[in-house]
Amino acid sequence: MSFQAPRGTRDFLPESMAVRRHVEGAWRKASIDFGFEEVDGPTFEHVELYTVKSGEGIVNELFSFKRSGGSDTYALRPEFTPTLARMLAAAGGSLPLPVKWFTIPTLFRAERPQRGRLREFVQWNVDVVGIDSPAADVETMAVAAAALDRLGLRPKDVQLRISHRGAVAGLLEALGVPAERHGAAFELLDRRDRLEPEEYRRRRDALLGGTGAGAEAARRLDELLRRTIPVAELDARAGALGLPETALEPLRAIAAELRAADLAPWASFDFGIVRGLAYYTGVVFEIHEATGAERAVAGGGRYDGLVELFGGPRMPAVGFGMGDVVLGLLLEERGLLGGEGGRAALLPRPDAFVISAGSEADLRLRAVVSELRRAGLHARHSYRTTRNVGKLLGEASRCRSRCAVILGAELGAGLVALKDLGGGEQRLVPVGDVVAEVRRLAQRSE
RNA sequence: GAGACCGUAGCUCAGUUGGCAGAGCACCGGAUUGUGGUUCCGGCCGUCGCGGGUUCAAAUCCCGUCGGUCUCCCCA
Repeated sequence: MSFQAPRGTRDFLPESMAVRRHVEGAWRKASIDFGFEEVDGPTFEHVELYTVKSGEGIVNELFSFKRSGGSDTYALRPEFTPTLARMLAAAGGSLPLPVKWFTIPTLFRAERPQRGRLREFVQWNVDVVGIDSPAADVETMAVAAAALDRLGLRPKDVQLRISHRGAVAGLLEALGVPAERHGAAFELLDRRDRLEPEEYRRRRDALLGGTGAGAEAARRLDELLRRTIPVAELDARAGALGLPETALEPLRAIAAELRAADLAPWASFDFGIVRGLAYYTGVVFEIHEATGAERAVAGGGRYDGLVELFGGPRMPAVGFGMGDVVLGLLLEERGLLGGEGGRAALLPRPDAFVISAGSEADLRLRAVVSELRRAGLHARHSYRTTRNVGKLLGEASRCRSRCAVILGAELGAGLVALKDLGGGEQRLVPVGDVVAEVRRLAQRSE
């Protein structure tokens, strides 16, 4: 009998677990620095929580189940937003606004795994609830950028691509597309890169057909979709691109906030960013590898109607999700996971590795290790039987211990050898000073 | 849900027209019974993913299945 892990899941051995904690640490640190508080909810919910927002079709993408003998159907959470909306709706008006929450849940989706997509993954969610302003929109983008920056990614590596439902609607109006065709237009914007050029042109012309200025409108639409607009160039290029004031106004407000947050180099406007506009109501954004090579690293936007949909008061809200899978691929590819030491460099480093060099020293080894641990230091020792100090020092340096404490013949005089494994210097210290000396060495090599 | 490629030691992989399952790395021991990443010597390491079929003989060919990778679909 042999067992394999279920399709699309991962085992986290120490090195991959260290990578995961490294990423989660950057997420958590950025969240807290920006004033967000951590929350969580159940790992499974009533399946209806997901069908309310996304329709019955979503059931095929869920891991759902009934308790044996029970009648309720549950589903492992495929996203956190419905849980968040449920929590906010349940709290009603009792929470002081704005609510600034973040969470790092494990999510489950019953999809066929492929590059950048698994069936179980970790996703960082950040939301600002209760404020409808470009400042709140940009604050969520800023916290995302801060986490990526902390992980070593720069604007040359990742780019925020921003669109706005209101702005795109204004643009479509200006092109002569009536409101009832905006849904089809959004789908076309979303799929433009995946359609054959001919198919794109056919659908575009059908969309713009009967507007009189069809050819001119098509040219302007293509021009707008062809390239992204850097934040700094929005005003300069607005005229040439034929952006109407209704589209420009919300983008200008976001651009001003991006500049204020020093995020202009990270961001550009891109009307091809559509996402699930079914419930997004304002700004929408994605974070992509700079050349667009991978699937989106993060995605989010404003969803002012969602809390109301789950039975709460109407609350403006903006937020995003960032998964660990695509981000992990990107960090790996850029050599940002532990640097030259590889992933092992992300593992916790022992402060001291205690070595016994004789049978009388064996009796003291556990006491010294215990004393170091009681003092809050990371102390290890070998489980091997060899007395070969060279081999034991090898073991100490392989686990990247900051120093080695060698217990030997000098114990008779109340002394132990303390070796700095970084520089190699070694000296005798009184056994009673070991904790203080190890702590001093460890702090110096931080 | 549909398709393509892949699965051999802990890891990376080789294995020719079907003919005794291999290498490097890693690991363990020794050289060196008290000083670390080098070197040398030695050792350990297999359900060739799993099941079935063809054959005197299958890691190799065929069928099925599980898993991985990638694409379509979808992407909250």
